[in-house]
Amino acid sequence: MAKVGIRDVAKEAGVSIATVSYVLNNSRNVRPQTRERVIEAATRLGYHADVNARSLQSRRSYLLGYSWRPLPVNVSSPILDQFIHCMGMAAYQRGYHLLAFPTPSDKDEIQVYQELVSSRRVDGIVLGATNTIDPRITYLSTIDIPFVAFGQTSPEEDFPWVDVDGRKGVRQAVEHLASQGFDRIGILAWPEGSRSGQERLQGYLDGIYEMGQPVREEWIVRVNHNAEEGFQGAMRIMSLPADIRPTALVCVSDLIAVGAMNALYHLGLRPGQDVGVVGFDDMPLADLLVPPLTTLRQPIDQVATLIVDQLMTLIEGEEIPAEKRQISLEPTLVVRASSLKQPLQFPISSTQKETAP
Amino acid sequence: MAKVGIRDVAKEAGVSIATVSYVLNNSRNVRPQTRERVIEAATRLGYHADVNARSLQSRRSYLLGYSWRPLPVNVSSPILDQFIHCMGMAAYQRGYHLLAFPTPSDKDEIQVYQELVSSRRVDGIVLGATNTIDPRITYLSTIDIPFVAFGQTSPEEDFPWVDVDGRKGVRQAVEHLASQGFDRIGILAWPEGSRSGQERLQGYLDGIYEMGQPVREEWIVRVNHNAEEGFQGAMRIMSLPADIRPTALVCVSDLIAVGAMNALYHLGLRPGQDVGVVGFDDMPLADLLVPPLTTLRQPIDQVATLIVDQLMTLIEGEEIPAEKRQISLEPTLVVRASSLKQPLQFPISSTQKETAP
DNA sequence: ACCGTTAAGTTAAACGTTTAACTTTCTGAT
DNA sequence: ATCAGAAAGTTAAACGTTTAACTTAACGGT
Repeated sequence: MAKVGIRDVAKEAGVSIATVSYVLNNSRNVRPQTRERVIEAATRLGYHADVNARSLQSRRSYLLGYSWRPLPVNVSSPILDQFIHCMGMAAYQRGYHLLAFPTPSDKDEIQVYQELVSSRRVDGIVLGATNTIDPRITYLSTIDIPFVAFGQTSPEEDFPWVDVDGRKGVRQAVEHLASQGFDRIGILAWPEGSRSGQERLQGYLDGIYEMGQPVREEWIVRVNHNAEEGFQGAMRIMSLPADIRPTALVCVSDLIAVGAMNALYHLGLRPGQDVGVVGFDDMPLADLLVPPLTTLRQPIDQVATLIVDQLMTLIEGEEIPAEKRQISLEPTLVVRASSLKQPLQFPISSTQKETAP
Repeated sequence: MAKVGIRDVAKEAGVSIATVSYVLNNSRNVRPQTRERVIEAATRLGYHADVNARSLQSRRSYLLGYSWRPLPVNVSSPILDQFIHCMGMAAYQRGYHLLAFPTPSDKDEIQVYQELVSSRRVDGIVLGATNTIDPRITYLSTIDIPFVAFGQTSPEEDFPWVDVDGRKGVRQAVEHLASQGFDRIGILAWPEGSRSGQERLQGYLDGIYEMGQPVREEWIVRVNHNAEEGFQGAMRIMSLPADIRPTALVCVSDLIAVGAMNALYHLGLRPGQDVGVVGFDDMPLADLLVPPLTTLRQPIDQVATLIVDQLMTLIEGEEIPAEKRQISLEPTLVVRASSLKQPLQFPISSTQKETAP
């Protein structure tokens, strides 16, 4: 069975191909009766316009490109699949699809983007977790291609993004720990130079300030984004003399929190009961750790929808309204046992509850 | 700057557009000197053929479709991102890209596939984790579109797939547990009706048989693919009278293993030291659990490469050689503390070692 | 020197749509 | 009844490639 084209539909409905096109895109008035006939013919034949022909004509690929940096081994990207899924959905609702391409090695990174744009493969690009100065952004800004980033970089660079407000989130975490009676709160932060790391740290400082405490340098330890360093960082911070040793740890990522909890066990301390722990990301499994991890959940689906919205606006050739161009969303604190002094509840018993205010 | 097209290159090089095309696709002999000139012009102008025009002409989209079923909440798809990444790479090396589309609700699932094919959006389709009879397979078989599945269904259905041999894997796990001195091994299996579940169970039976033991019905508990049920299943199995209670548990997935380990803690038993536990998947974080989880790792990158290979063959209009049409790969046993009787080593200390024979 | 054959280039016709520009038909105000 | 103007439909020209078919140049064997 040969592929059914617009001509077949036209013949079937007894009209010209232009009319078929007008009906199907409803881009012009057509007599209701004719329209009816065309639609009927199209559905009967199971016609769908060849997207390649349409792309050629309209100079649009109806494709959104999304690339993410390959995950270092053992560093799961807790939200990647969720994010792709949401973006795919959002795109689909607008007649678009998602082109997922792995970021190649830094060397030919730009080249791949160039090719993607210059061959008209994609109409717009979503930039995954950017949080540091990024050559891609500089490049994409110079050429004329719509793009939106998940995450901002430095304040000087001006481009459309959607981000999650780590500062507010961490501040919330600190407040929560304080309200649970943890009075000495330390933080495992990222190394300097990371935008979102700096933000989250700032949230910690906000929280401490609000508690009316002075900031203690010894309670701030910087580690990279993996569990191993979380372990070591926690070991370091918890080896302070007993009288100034923190009673709770805020971690800038769940992965770090996992390492930290391991360190606590190693020192004979029980996360939750003895030392409060909060993470960031709400990765899958966060609720299955022992104890289940209190953490900040990012509103991924919202992020995805907003990004696609912005992108569509740009693709239509319009400007994004100023108030929508750079959006900061708040994460949600998901309270689990790791930040409560109550004795350890086993996580998987069906009676367990979670609260996300 | 207007987009540079093949005409621009032709003019720049002083030849006709046909020659440019011939050079760039090297589909016909061209005098070396001319070819040189064309290539030089093309790179200088930064020319990349408009993929939409090319698609229209060649009736190929150079796109591979991949859809996966949306993840139930809290069920991470441990390998999804890895898989997408590997597939994207493999596709790219062959001049292809990956179209990631979320599987819609069952209702209009088929319809979406229809549209995808009928609008020539994709040249081929990769079917994600199929392990039960799947309407998509039936549909895709009837229409004429290349597709390859990751995972087989029932033996009657004949289509190209790549799978991971769960039977061999689980058997290996049983042997390993036995070699560590665990002599009473139970299994948390999936409900009946799942192809891969049945396979993994068979691997368990193989292992028990090899140990020279009879199979005990009480040691086989069926649960769904989540931690909660893993917890309950383990509670059930471990509540057997002390003299016939298993000393080790094989779990058909890491998620179930996580639940099981929680149950063991709940019962005052230490995973590893008291009761051996093995999972399946090597999800991210498997090595960060307490204790780190022994598990079976799927060779995702190989799977991806093979699938793309098969797909490309089909797209070229050729037959897949019989011996490559249905490929079963072996998983690798990754031994960590959860299956060793040694006292618990804390996982994150930098001295820790993993063995993957 | 001639001619057949091959190599190297060119021309022009697709590919399947969208849409501007044109023609025909209908409508209703005078 | 007439006619302007709108509505409905059609024709044909793009969109930017690939590639079959054709032209011209080059080559070598007799």
